[in-house]
Amino acid sequence: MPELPEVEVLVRHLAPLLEGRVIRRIVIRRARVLRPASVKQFTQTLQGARFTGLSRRGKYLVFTVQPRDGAGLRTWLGHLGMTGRFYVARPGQPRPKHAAVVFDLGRLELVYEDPRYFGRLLLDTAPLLRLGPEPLGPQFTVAYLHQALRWSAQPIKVKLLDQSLVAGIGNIYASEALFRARIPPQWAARRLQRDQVRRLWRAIRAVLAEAIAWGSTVPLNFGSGAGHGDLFYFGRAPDAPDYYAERLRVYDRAGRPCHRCGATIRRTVQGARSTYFCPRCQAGKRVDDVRGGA
DNA sequence: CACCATGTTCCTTG
DNA sequence: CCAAGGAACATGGT
Repeated sequence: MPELPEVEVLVRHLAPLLEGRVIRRIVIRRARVLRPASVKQFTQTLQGARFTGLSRRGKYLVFTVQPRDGAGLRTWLGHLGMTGRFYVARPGQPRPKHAAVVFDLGRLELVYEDPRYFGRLLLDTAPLLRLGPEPLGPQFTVAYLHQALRWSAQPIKVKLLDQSLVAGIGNIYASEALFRARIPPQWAARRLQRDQVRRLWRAIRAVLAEAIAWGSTVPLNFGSGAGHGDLFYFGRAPDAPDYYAERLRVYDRAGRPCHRCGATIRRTVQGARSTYFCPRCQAGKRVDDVRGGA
């Protein structure tokens, strides 16, 4: 479930549940998700430690703990890869087949599950240094984006996936943002005019903010029997009206009509990944902008 | 069986 | 040296 909005919603959900809890024991069923891949080091560092904070940076979960043996706070990271999930469950509950790591918190347990094992738990926080600004934060401005795209010949869609440019956009929201901004995904980044950069900037923020708002309506108690996380990308809010059954406007909609103009949505491959777009809305023609004709 | 999948890293090619 | 493209990672869904 992992792009910026999903991680953000997850962090908000987990933070109050973990705050203050002590890791009594760690059960590692798949050491391959650890970095360094040392069960011993991971266990020694975190066993007995107390959760003091959880936040997000890009697609990373940023955990802070107070180790048992004095010393200062320790920060470590979680990354969900393609299929990773964290959730809190009651001990003794049947565990999913691909539970990779389980943190015993006493009356609760924190489960990290990941069928493909692409996700990682990292004791090293260096990856954060390579991230660009938060798209919803103050550093991400129109001027910054314009400057960052200005010299690049890469397709704009590919550029949006570059985590050192801006952190947290993934394959789904890259397509969604470009559709919303009505920009052709195959355009070289440097071809965008300033008003198009502004539209894209706005679209990125709107798409991510809306996804966070939507995700906040979904129950995340995966482990406790009821809810399932598969609601997240393709489902709909419990109270959503029928005409808005689908939340994503273009992603995974190849061959179906554009919600805006009715043209057939197309799928292409860029950088070995699928891109979805409307050939009519995203033809790169002039578009009325708020300031366009003034 | 074939193809596709929310991500990142590593290797090859040009 | 750099950029671009592809494979690999591992499993499941359609």
